[in-house]
Amino acid sequence: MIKEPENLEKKIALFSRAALFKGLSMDALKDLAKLAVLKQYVKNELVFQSDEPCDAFEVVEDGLIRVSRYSALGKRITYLLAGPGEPINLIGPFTGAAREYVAEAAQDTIIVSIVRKDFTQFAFAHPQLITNIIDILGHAIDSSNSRILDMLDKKVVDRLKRVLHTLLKKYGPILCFTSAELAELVGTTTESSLRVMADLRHNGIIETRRGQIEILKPEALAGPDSETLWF
Amino acid sequence: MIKEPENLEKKIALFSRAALFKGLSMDALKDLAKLAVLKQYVKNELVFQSDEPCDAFEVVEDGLIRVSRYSALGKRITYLLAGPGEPINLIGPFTGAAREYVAEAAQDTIIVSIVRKDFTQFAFAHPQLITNIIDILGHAIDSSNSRILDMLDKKVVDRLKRVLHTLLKKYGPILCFTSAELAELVGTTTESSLRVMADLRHNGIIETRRGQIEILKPEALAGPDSETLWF
DNA sequence: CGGTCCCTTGAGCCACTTCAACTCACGTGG
DNA sequence: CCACGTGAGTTGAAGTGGCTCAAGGGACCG
Repeated sequence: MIKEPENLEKKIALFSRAALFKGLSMDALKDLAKLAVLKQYVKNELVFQSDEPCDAFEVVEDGLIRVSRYSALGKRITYLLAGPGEPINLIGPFTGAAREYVAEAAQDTIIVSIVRKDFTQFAFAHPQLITNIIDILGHAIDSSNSRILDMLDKKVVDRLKRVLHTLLKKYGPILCFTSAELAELVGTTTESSLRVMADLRHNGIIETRRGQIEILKPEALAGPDSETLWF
Repeated sequence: MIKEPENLEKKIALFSRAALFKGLSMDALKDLAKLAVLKQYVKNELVFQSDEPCDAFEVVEDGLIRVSRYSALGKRITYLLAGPGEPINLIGPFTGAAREYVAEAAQDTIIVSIVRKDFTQFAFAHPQLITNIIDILGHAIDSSNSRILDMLDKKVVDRLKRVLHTLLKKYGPILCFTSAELAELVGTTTESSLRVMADLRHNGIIETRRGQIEILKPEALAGPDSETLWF
């Protein structure tokens, strides 16, 4: 990780576009931006590690960060994919405690970082931000609970369709993910996800290239309950 | 549901014991208690319903509330069991939005209720409370994500042991739950949980009576990673 | 004394995981 | 430039955990 040259305007622009900061005044965002530092990560670089205490709040400026967790047997699930404007650690800054998650760059990525105490102090002074944070945490909880329900009574095909549908909404019809990465979002094995992908391809719903998926028939992905997940 | 006669002392006592309010001054708790109302629910009565907007913050005073969610196929998972001092809706008061959860009384229960706006106003004035709330939401997220991981690479036996272990820590060795209720915590069918319970019984780890489970060998429940869930 | 809820057990099935083997694409370093 | 290694994709075959369906017994309640 290396530090980027400072650029206040860039940070303010980012904050004003981010859903997390919706409802805050420009003045407030400017104050916050002054506290922020830019950091650069290359693909696959670790942003933070499991069991590492939290000392900064981080928002993606550009790129993509994957936040995931490992099981005892070494399996991994991804529970958050944060793109520009999205925070990768909302809990840590408040508790300061270490957590079980690993964050790594899915692409070359630039991150905006604010020292923990600075961020919480700012947050406590802006109730709207607190509300936004709690709202986002609510979505995270709902999404995880949805995934549990899905694992109870949906087949892998349907779960994968739901994941693709969610990714489509967020990133458009061309997705740069490997089947292994998808499997971690679906909660299955690489082989299974590969097999299902082959089915979808034969049905003309998607096309695949190495490390890339193109969705041809978005309408075939939305199930009866077209609720999307939240990554 | 009927309203209970008011009792300020009772409410203050409850708040001062609750983990949620840890770190707040007695004066603050007294102010908050003045805003609170007691409500009584009989077993199986609904406290709130799915898709119902949130207009009050609620803490269990006495009894037990089960918060759960239904799948499209009518299956149910329980994701929270709230006993005395525990809140049943931390998100709703801040967003006001309707959510997908159902809360019902697992026993006859008394609840302390505070009008939404009163509660959020109080919360914004007390950073420590905000921190506590976010901390609890973090545990909820971690717990849900643990359950997802467990469903990937643990057998029903192990998941059920973990659930029993968690319940043991929270409620002691005598648990008043049916196997169907257990199944909803484990994420499996009633039949499977019943079968596993039979195994544990044959191994002398538990004893069962109608609607009641007694844990005889707690040490047999803690797996290699004795991490408990969070209900 | 009928109804309802809880418990129990059996048998069958099937979606997934697991293990394994092989191809293809890509980049790197000799 | 070729050789090699690694990571992605592909496919087959085998095994199985636990879900489903089914059927019955026992406890508690009105």
